[in-house]
Amino acid sequence: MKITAMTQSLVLHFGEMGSRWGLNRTLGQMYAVIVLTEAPLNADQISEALQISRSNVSMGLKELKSWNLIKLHHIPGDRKEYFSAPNDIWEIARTLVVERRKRELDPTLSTLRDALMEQPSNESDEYTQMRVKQMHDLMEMVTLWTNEMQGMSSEKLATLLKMGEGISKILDVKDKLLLR
Amino acid sequence: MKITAMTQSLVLHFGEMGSRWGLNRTLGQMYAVIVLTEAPLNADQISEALQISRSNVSMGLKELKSWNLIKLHHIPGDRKEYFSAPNDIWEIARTLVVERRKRELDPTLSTLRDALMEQPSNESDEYTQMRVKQMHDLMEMVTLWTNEMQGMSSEKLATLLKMGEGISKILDVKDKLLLR
DNA sequence: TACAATTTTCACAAATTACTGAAAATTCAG
DNA sequence: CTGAATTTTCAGTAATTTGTGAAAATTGTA
Repeated sequence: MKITAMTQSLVLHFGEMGSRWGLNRTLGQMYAVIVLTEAPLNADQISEALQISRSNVSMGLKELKSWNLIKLHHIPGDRKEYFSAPNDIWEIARTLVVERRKRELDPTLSTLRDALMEQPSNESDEYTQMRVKQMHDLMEMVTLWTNEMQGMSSEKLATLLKMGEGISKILDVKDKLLLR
Repeated sequence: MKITAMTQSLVLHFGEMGSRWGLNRTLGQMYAVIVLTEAPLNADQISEALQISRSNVSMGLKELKSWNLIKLHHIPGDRKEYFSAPNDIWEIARTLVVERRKRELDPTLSTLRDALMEQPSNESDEYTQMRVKQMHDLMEMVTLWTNEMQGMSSEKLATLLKMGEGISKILDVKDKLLLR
């Protein structure tokens, strides 16, 4: 499959960003071409579009599956598997947030909890535990939020995010509001 | 400088997580030991605590500086430079959010804007631009939020984050509220 | 069930990234 | 201004990560 110049340049950019996003170059490129193309693509098309080996595509797809980022399609009379991204960009964003949290926060949260269970053996450890507690509490709050986010509809999420500076004002009158 | 067993295990964990956080192992370890130790540390102490070369510490400190994650101290009568992390964990979080945004979102936002300026040459490009627009708008909203976050005090941020599921309820009555 | 189409795995190679020691540059007390 | 202390740079090497082709495994149809 050949891709347009516009898609090509976007794919290259997402490849460069891929590594900053906890993926890698190829994964970034693969997801870009899948997201930016209307029709679902099969592995050979991706391989050709990005000029990477078929086996690399297979490994990439495996990883994208583990991120829950792609949907699987079958075309009648064709044995190949076809892949697409969700149409709703908010769904993609929600998935990214929760999957990153799983990989970036959850393991640390567990380690921090373990450290809090230990008996501090001296005052240095006491300071350390105080810091650990701060980090733990913060990360737990972030986890709560990402969970909250999972349950929100795309519309609601968009509304919330659009509020921007409004959120600050809302907070100022929160107490009054919650008395209702 | 020797570190306690508790700090040691936390340092190792943060080293492993470092790469997932867009840093690398050494940077994760370095920041962990700085955050978890009460007194500011000099480069030699970090080098000894983590068993890494002095030059590696120098490069790591340079990068932590570029992330605005460390504060510089001088001790009277000592020519060495000493480094510490902010006492306020929320300040660290705010900094991490804005610096990650700079690295992970800003360049993409600019690329997406460029793609939107181009004239679509066929209907495939039209679909692509539609997707680009969705991504662009979402990322712009996230940027707005991170900016908002920068201006918020730690107390306010903590209040907001603690709301958890409350945020959803607030949204339901937002319109009434904003009429004030 | 048999077999061709398709996907996945994996050992090795290629590419990238991180680390070190030595040398250069900078800093600052006297 | 000098020189010792300290920090930074950088070329080379080590370690890690990523990509490939060939072979194995799986799938689905006839």
